[in-house]
Amino acid sequence: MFKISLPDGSVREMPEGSTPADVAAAIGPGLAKAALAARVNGEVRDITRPFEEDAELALITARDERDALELVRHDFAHVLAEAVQNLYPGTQITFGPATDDGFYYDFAPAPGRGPFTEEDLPTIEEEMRRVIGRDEPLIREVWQREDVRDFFRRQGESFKAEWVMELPKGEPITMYRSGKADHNWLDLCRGPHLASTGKLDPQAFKLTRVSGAYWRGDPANPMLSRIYGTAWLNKKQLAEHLTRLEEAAKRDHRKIGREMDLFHLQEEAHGSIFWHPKGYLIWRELEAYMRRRLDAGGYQEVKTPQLMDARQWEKSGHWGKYRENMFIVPDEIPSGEDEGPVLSGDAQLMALKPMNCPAHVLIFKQGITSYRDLPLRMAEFGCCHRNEPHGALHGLMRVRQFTQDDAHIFCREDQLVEEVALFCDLLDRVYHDLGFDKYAIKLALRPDKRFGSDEMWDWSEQSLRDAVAATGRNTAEFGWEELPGEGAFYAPKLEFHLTDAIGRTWQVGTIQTDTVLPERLDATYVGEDGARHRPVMLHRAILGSFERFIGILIEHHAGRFPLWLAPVQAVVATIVSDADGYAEEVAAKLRAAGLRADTDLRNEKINYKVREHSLAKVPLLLVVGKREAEEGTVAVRRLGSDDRQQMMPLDEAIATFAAEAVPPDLVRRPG
RNA sequence: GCCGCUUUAGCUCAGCUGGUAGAGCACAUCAUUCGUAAUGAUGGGGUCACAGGUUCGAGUCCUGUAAGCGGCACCA
Repeated sequence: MFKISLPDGSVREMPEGSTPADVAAAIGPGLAKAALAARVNGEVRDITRPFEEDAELALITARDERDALELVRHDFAHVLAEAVQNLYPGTQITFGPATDDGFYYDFAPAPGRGPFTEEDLPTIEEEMRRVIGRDEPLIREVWQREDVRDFFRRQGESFKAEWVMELPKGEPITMYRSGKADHNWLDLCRGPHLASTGKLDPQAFKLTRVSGAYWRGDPANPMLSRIYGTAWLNKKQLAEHLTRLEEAAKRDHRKIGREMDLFHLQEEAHGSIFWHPKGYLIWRELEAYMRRRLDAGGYQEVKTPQLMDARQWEKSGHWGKYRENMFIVPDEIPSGEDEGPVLSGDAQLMALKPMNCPAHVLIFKQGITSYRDLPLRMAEFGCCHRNEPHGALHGLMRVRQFTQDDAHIFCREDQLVEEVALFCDLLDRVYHDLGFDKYAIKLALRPDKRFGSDEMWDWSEQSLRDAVAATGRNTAEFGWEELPGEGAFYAPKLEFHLTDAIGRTWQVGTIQTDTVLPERLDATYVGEDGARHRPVMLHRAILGSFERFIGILIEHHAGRFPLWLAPVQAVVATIVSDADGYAEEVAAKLRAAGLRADTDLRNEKINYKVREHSLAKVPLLLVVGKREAEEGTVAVRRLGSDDRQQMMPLDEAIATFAAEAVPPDLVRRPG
């Protein structure tokens, strides 16, 4: 007999060979039906896996949503694999994990069949529902490694056969058998799984897309065909999720950018942005704001060359590692003859800067720097070019020309922790000003391929840890965690991840402790002792790039910018043409008060104008008709406000809006 | 760069098995002066991404190129 302790403190005696399912049945039929899996001594296990000793047991039901979703999604992946092999014999199975909203499974299509396409998905969904409908038991079996390999070899499953031989020693190798006597399907899987496929809700999943994916994530390996699905505990959750996806699609920055006439992209300059007047107004407001914050933070702004001799990039170490992503420009005047050679072949090579750091070091090296000058904070809104892999480009989020809010802080080792902590505070201020309440901080640690000694890395990583601790932000509230292997090749980095209005996260800010580049480019300062010393260089950005950050702002606000950032802050719309003169006067006064205001005097109904400016996401709509013109008032309609309108005397309206439109760093707080 | 899909008017899209291009919105003109999310009429607008090929005939079929989209990989 085993003693099984339950969460309520009670203990049940169960005979050997009994399972958590038996315990559930003993407690009651309702629980037996609801139980999906079991937590045995803290480990999630199959509900039908027998106890091996006395144990603490907690039964997992749909109420334990996190565990239940993970289990269910993993099962859906399993069902997907079985369905695909039923439909398309000869397809090899590989991997199929749960994801944040569902699951995927990677297949190697049968020879001659080619990858799966979206058109295959309905058929596969149907077959999955049949597998679920058959309510096939999922049975865990422990196998010998070689037996698994031989089994899969016989099936022609080379990927699984390869994989099983590399599983860590010491863990039991488990196979899951699904189906009944007449139909058997086996998969190598650590589990756990639900007791049977019938535990899944056949209406709670949807196959969403197909894609290619490299076997084990390595481009040197074959490309597999991946099928993605989203999966939930029930139909209602699935419907809610699909609605969330639609909402996210509505705030897509590319769509809103077109609708609000902010920017466009076109083939002739793919990966670079054409900013339209309204989009560039947002940029200018954001840049002006950042410049004020940096000025107040003791930064000095500089501007450095777009083109530099390739040899400079060799010295910095970027040429060797990133040349294929740099735009190379020959320093040569091409032949004026139409037939003449464009390049002589021995032209001096130059490169468009992919980053600003080496140029900042070159400024630092001009003259002699004393320890008294440190820390020296050098900022640049630096326009950089990187020839990104074409498949990576994405709207404003990943582009080939971008402007970083870059800065480099040259400091002494003993100043480093304080400088990093100051940066964290500045960044915190900026994110809150820009409407983000929540962000996470991660520490990316040394990668396998790197410059510099282990001692240097130990020290750099520890300084960043200490600095975050000094600001008290190394907590769960800030999602603090360390990411092994994620650092840059020359430095560990702190990453700052924003959470937007619909819960997505975006890595934007960063700060990196670099001792390699000052060494390579021989930057020095004169210390108190009169000797030359090596400064530490902090690379840091708060927004990352203006392009991407504005993309994030668009999606975060769904185009409804806070007043100070809105490209058009107010439109004065007339009801009758008799009010035209008054409308012009109102607009002129708004502009005189520093607001970006347009008039709409068109011969259209007010309904039409209200609709149009609402869709254009103009924050303030000032409606004027005969009445307002006579009384010197405006009828104010605020975007997204429930109150239809508010009558205000003109002077009061202007004073109110002018105060509301002040950027957050310029707001005068009372007292 | 890799896998799949897509590319028709400024935008969103329709165009069946090949027979020579359509809608709504937008734009222009006219009428309408109408108090809070679309007033009506008329009109202009397309080398069907680009380059080849098959065919009596190609938006439609085939090949290549480019860009876009969804992923993978990459992201100093």
